[in-house]
Amino acid sequence: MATLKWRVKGWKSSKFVRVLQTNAFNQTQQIIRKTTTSSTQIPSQLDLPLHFRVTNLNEASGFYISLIQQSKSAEEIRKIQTHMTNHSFPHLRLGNKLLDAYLRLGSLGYAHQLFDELPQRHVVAWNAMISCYIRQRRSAEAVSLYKRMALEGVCPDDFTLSSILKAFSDLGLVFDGQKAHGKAVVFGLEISNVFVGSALVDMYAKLGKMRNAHLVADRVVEKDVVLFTTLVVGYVQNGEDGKAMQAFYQMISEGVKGNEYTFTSLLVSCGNLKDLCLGNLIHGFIIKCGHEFGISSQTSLLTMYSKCGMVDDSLKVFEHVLNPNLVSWTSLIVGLAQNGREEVALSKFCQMIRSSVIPNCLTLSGALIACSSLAILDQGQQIHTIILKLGLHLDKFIGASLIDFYGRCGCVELAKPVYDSLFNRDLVIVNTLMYAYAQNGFEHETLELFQRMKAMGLEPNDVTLVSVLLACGNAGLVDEGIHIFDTFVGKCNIQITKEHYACMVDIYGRAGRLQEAESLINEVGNPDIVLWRILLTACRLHGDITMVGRILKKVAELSPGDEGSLVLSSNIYAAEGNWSQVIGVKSLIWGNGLKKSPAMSWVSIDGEVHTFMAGDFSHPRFKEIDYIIKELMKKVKEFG
DNA sequence: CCATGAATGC
Repeated sequence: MATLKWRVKGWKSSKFVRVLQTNAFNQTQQIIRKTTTSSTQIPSQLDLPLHFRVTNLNEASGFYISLIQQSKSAEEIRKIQTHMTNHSFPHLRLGNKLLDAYLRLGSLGYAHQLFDELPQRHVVAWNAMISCYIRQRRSAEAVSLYKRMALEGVCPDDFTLSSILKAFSDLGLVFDGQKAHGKAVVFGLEISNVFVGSALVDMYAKLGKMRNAHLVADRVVEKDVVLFTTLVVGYVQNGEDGKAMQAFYQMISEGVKGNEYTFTSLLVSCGNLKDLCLGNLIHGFIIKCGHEFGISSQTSLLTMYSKCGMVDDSLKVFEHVLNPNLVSWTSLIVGLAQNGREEVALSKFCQMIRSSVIPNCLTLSGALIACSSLAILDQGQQIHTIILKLGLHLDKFIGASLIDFYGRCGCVELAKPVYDSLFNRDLVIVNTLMYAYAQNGFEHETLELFQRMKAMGLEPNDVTLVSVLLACGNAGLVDEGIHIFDTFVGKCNIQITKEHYACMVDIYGRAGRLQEAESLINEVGNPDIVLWRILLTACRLHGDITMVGRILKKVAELSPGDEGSLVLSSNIYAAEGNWSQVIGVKSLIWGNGLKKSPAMSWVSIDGEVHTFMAGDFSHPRFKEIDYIIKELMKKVKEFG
């Protein structure tokens, strides 16, 4: 026995109702007296005729519908369904309603059972099933239903099309999408129905066909916010931020007002373009339209400000967020970590934990980035513990962040187990470990991993190349480095950056092949100043002063009075005893009013930070430290 | 009776 609470609007206990009972073959009327209404004991086989006197089909349908709508569980719906079936109640509309109720309560099993039992599956029933699968991102099942529907001779309508298109873009089924588009055109829905129009725009955008998306959008007769926003989002996600702004402009010039969705997408563009001016403009629009206290607007605003390098403005926006959620905390923490405000990022991370917001993969990788930059092992390990507790250690972003973090802290032995624990080692994961090896002087391991990449079915990219060249430089493998570099330069999918040139200059330079290093820099269009500094370092290493003057001239063209190069040059001249040149360079330094900014290093021991500066002897244990350093230097010299 | 768009990362 189960209790089903009924509270049906407008029904009184004394009222008599007629339910017209029909089945597929004959229609008979039964007059049933209704005895109770407000709360009724229902046998497991719900037996409505005991309680009802039915006179009118519409009223009975309405009663069933009310029952269905008020049901809180699939079991209740099931009883109503059983009752309807027992009394051969007409199914067409109510069947759809039942189906919809099952789907909303997440009971796909019952829904499917009912769907298969329906004597005639109306297009609405198909739509309800398809849209449910779409909502659950089960695109393949949605598509197979759509195809089955065609086989059963049911024609898709505007609802069907507006749902199913998402599945096509999700699965990359361009051809099916185009066929559906064809149907939309034939039915005239492409231009007359904004739902279909928006869905088409969305599909083409997700398939990367922005030209088609924009063409469809232009054809829709009554354009609304959603249509335009879909278009804007499409441009943003395809990296065409300028076009996104143009679409927005088209939108406001057609008199359509933006909403929070529109502004959040536009702000992503401003961030990508690093266009603070545009960002401020959108900020103005947001205030004007009254969305400034919407949490998504605020989050997007603070992200935009961090991407434009204005972290203080991000912090200001964050202060106005009433109840920061996971996303707003995460955006703030990541923004701070990426803008050199690692300490603040970590303190915000702690605040977030204290306000009992549970971090996710993004938050944790942001916090790890902060720990990486600061190279603080213990705090990062605490975060590692949180990651393990939350069971997020297999996430590839987290994995990469952890490997990178341990690499930067100099603990390759801790990075390797993280790598080993990951199942899917994609290019990024392998690159991260390779870089961890390369920067810690594990040349052999770096190159071995590079060799193994091909067997893993991974195509090396520009990041891989940096690690490989770094390793070759450290291992003194000059010819090997040059060979690998040359084979990569030919490949079209690899962008050679200043980082690679820096590695190559270093490789040549360390090997004493200074001429080749110099001509390589000269080959680079618009060379970075760092390249010349690396060459200067190589000149110092080999005690070669012949090209120092030439280099200084080049540097002066690029960046007059670059203190780093000048200081390096004067050191080279000094080491070779060429004092007149030393004075020449020093006078340049003094003449430009340059001052070498003090170099500082620091180390954190038991939570206390010890800082050291050149010429600073104030540390309480300076003598011990100085002695140990001298001993270490002796040993280093012994080993060459 | 059934359908539209978003903010955070290696």
